[in-house]
Amino acid sequence: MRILFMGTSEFAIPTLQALVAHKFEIIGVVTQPERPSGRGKRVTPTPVKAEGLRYNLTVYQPEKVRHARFLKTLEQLAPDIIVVAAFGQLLPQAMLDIPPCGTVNLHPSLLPKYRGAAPIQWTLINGETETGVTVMLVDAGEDTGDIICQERIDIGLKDTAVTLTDTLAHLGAKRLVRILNEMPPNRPPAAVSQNHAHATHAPRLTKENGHINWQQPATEIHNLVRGTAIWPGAYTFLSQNLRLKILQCLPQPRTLTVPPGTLHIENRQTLLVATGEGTLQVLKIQPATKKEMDARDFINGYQLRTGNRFL
RNA sequence: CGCAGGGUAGAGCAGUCUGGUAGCUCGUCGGGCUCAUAACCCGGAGGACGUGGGUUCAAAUCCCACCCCUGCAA
Repeated sequence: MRILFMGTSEFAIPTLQALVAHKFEIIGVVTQPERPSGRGKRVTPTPVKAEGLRYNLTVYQPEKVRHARFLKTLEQLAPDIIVVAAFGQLLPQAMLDIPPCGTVNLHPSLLPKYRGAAPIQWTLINGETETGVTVMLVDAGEDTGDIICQERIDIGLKDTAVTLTDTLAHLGAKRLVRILNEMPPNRPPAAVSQNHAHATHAPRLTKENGHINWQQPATEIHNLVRGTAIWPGAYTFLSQNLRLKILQCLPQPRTLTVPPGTLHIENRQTLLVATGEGTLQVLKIQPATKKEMDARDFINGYQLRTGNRFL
């Protein structure tokens, strides 16, 4: 079976690796073109491109997959099936019509919930206690296609976007391999349509999504820290120009009778912040232009005292 | 050639503008106090101030080059 793989980010890697490990015939890898990025405007390969080249696979990087030129390339490649994971562009119907066995996508949520670009992040931000992966047939909509199978898992209090992405990527890779192994010949696998009435949307995060509002309950701020861990990070300000990312924290049940955002320091090493409801203990923090550090180092180096405030 | 901050003791930072004995909060080691401590008191060890060159009587500090780290932006 001739498989064309499409993916871009880290999330797609375990699936690509699994396909290689199970000796599927991968006729090519499609990933987004790399663009000048990072400090100094450097150009870095997408994770999928780097991995694809490592396996000596042919890598395609069309500017837009819907452009006629790429569709033509695709026809010549004549894949039996297209496997998609975190690719980053919507696929046009003209493209979906090409592979006889269809186009399957791995999505890190329990569809129809959390359709869109940032399902894992929003799942955490909203404080969900369970999530999962969905393997589905791609249609022209955004994550609206028929569901082939799903697998749910519990979300732990220590889970962040980083750990969940890793867990779901591996879980999904296994599922996908099983589906490919059980494929009927020359037609798409069986699937059932989504209950569109229950759909929710998880749009790409913006930088502003990471801005901490200390009026919120400690648990919600904690969820924000977990959900924005990959990007943009949950941030606040110590002064007008000192921006800080809260990297790790823990909600505490006790209540401080001071305005939200006020710091309470115990024994020069425990950093508590008053919130709208409950208290947030900050464990790891990163001041702008500095490396990640423990709360204790932050307190010592920045000479913090009870009564200082996060803005 | 995107914008910016940084590299000083094991950690986090000040000192650099205005050159003149290496500092702060911790940690660590030793001692003391206490029923007790992540508490408190006393004392000690621990630094080629990122690297190389230059200016100077004198450089962490001023000048030049390079290496490394990070935030923003994408």
